[in-house]
Amino acid sequence: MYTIGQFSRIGMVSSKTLRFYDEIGLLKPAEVDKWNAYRYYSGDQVADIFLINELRNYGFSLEEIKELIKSKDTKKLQEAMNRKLEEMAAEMQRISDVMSKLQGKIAKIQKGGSFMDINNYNVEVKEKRPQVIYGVKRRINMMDMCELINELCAKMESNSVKACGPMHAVYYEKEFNPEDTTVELCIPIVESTANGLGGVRILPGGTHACTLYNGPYSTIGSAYAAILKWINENDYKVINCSYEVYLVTSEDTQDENKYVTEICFPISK
Amino acid sequence: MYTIGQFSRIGMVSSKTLRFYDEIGLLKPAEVDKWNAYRYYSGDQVADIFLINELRNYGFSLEEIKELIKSKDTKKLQEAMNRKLEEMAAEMQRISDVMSKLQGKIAKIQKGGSFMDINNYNVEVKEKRPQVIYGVKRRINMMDMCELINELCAKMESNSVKACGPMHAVYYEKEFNPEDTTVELCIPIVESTANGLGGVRILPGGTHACTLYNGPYSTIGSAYAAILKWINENDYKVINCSYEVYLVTSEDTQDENKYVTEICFPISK
DNA sequence: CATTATTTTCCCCCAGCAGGAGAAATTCAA
DNA sequence: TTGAATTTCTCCTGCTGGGGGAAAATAATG
Repeated sequence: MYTIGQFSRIGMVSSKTLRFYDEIGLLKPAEVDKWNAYRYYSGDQVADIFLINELRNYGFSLEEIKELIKSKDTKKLQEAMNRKLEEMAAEMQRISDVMSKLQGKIAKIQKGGSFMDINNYNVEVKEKRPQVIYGVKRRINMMDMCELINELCAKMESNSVKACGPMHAVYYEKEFNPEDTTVELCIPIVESTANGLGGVRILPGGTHACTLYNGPYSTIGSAYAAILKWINENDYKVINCSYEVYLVTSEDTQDENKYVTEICFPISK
Repeated sequence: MYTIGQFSRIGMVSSKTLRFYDEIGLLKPAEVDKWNAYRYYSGDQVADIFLINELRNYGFSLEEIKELIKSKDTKKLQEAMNRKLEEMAAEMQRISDVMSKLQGKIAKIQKGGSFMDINNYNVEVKEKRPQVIYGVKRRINMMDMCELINELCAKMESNSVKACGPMHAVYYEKEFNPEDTTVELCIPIVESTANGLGGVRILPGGTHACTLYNGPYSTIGSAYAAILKWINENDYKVINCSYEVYLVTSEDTQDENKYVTEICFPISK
């Protein structure tokens, strides 16, 4: 039996941390004195605290560790470790992406560009005609957009639907949250192939405020800012969901900076 | 002037977040109605929120963004961006290190090893003789140990001190915290070169519980666990700071797994 | 005038602890 | 046995970047 102080020295963690682990049920002392509430840890628990430390070093959360310890299953442990490896690889990828974007920005600034330029978008009023579209509507994380694209393509293939225009994405959420938003990915189709198919509807026509955006999707926000500002300043109102039309995409170019996207807001005075 | 809802759609952030930014002083609305406390944002502030979003995408914390926006200094911004790049590179390195450790562990387990084995250390009682040591004592982050080593080497060189044994590290803290611990890095020296030198003292001799640990420093904790368990079970008491003796180090091998370290605890019954 | 939409404040929640207050208990030495 | 020092206890706040939800006030719309 060790007191909390002794055990904290053995386990190389602070006694604060041990109390916390007790509180969250990760590592309860083997015995708690009824009179003074002192915590006492058994010799067996040394292995536990070291397992906890090691898993923490590998990046597991306390919650995950709790599960792993509870199940005491070597196979699950191995699975979890492999999963953690994948997570870390993904994280590396993410950081690397951010780094390259940041590097791009630094280069751009050094070539004399200013940091932000939201005011040179050209907003146009367009009368759009209604379109028959075929699509899938989901609540997703924007990171998973690729999967949605693949899904739509697969469905088109299997139902032999023929596209007659570029892909659109309709955003249903007013407060846009990239990690959980309702989006309808769709494509204009030739009416003749639409017979009795699910997922077909009409994208309403009417007056739209539209602007073109050129660049990677990660910074498309500035175009939204510009167009919404314009709508506000010109006393229009948004009367329906906005959508994006993907004019130049990864299908057409390797360079994200060459992507072209049209943003459309259905409006009225 | 935009209401919080309009501005949140323009800025692609929730109104919650805008209230939060107001609260922490990152982005205060241009105007707050005196009667109903409604927040109103000006057109200029669209650029601000987009700058905030972009910097957040680049991994800056809100605190950092606050500083950058306050100073409005392009040079500082560029410096900060370069610094952030370095930070991200360091983070990538860290993750990569953890990944390789985890991979090593997975391989080890698959070769049939169990996950933890703290019980096969051989703890010995040794009578050690007092040693004259020359060292530097600091409160440091364990990550910066290399710098301390270099410092000691430099001092030895400039004072022409001659070592007569392997390096030691004495740990003064009871509650070991790898990010802030008081450590004395030292080396046994020949008495004759110690005349009038600072940083020289005697490392007391006496009874010690010692064990050898083989492997990288990151998992040395298990050896401490074993030795402390042994001390406890054999009714000894720790009577002074413990220290590590670096028998096989990076000077001798490229493979961390071949490092050998002796851990010594001064004890008495 | 009634209904709906928007905004306000207020409070609790997440991880993973750190730091400190104040009190009670234990241990050590004289 | 007494006093002092140490250990431990519980309870509270704080960090980051907000999310979730409730109740109440206000605005906009028909």
